[in-house]
Amino acid sequence: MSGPPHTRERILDAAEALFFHDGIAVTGVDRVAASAGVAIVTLYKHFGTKDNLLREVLARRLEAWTRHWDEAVDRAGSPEERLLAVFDAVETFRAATGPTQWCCFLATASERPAPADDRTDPVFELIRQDTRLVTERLTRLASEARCADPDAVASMLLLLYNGVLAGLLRGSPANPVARARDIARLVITPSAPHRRRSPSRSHGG
Amino acid sequence: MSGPPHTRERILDAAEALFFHDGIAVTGVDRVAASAGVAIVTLYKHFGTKDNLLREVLARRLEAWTRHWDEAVDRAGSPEERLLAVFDAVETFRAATGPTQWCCFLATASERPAPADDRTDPVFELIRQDTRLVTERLTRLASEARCADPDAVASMLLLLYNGVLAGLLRGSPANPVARARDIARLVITPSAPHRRRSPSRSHGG
DNA sequence: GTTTTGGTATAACGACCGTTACACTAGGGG
DNA sequence: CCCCTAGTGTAACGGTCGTTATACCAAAAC
Repeated sequence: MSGPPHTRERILDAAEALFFHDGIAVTGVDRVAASAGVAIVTLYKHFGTKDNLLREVLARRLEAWTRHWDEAVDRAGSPEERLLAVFDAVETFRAATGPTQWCCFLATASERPAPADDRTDPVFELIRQDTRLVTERLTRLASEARCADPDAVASMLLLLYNGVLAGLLRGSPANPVARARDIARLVITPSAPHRRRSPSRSHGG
Repeated sequence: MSGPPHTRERILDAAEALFFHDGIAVTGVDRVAASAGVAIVTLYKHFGTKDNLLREVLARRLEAWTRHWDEAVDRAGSPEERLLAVFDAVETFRAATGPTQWCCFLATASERPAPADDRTDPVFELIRQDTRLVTERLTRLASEARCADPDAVASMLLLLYNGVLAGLLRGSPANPVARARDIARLVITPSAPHRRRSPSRSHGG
């Protein structure tokens, strides 16, 4: 415990902070190493490749987010509050971790070419894994909250979740988490105040 | 007007497509020029700098989006539909323009360092301009739709707007526009739920 | 006391990037 | 005619990037 205080973790911390505050492509490996107080060679001994470093950063981040969200759910009282806990978790997770601009996974997706190697690229697989995780958990929590249509509620909450994250990047609206909670309460009402029964407008495809 | 078929526009088209499909930093100027069928020197004669090219791409995009949104609003019938038209405009605007991953302004913000030169950087100014434009228009449309609190409605719709855009990047939920419309209808309930009169069209359509 | 482990410093490589200089061509208008 | 405009091709510049090779060092392990 006393020797090198987790060199690997320090590199991951520095990479996470720089990648998602300044941008991945614009951040050189040398800057990551310097920020971690580590030689470039050490970084390559540990991760071998910048892309692999990014991969491990995202994997660690996904696990941390999962754990953090779980704790927020456990702290909540009612099933409804457990469903809404995702929004508070976003806020506290950002406060607990570094100053990232917004969602690391969406930032990675936005910066990356979206080519044909979608299936084989492990980074894109991480992003899909994040989406899958959020969707499944929201569906489960909506089901436990006795929502009429858990899948529909989950997809609406996922849209609000996306809106909160993009709102953090845009800097607007102010306090997107509180706004999302307000809207979410309208959405998850078990007995929906149906204004009209027509499900939705026609859409292509 | 008749000689070279709008060389400048072709460069802007190519830059917009490549920047926001593959990423800005990862797209070299040579690839933009090649995609436009233009020599690199010509590109630099027109724009002088990659950053300046990005600036003009964003400026043009902002103007096109404004016009497109306006037309969608004009096509809508009721004041409520005029307020909701923003979501349909997103979909048709994407269909009309190139295959961008998602919002060009947010993609630029995500990829860029968010440093201290925030006030002087014209690119960040474009991004803020986009946010200002969307916010003000939503507020005005909410006011015209006789919403009780137009500012609150506008900020909620901005969150949904952000959610749609990020949803396009994430690829989930499916059909975020339809989802956002469903949620928006719950949000924009006017002071009284009376929809007594069918809207009068000010012009033929 | 040598080997192993984990880290460091320096330097270089090939590739690509944004940018510019130079010399050239084709067309249009005075 | 000459000049101006708009665009082309080639080639290079300085810089940065991701990555690797080489040699070195300290402490722990056997």
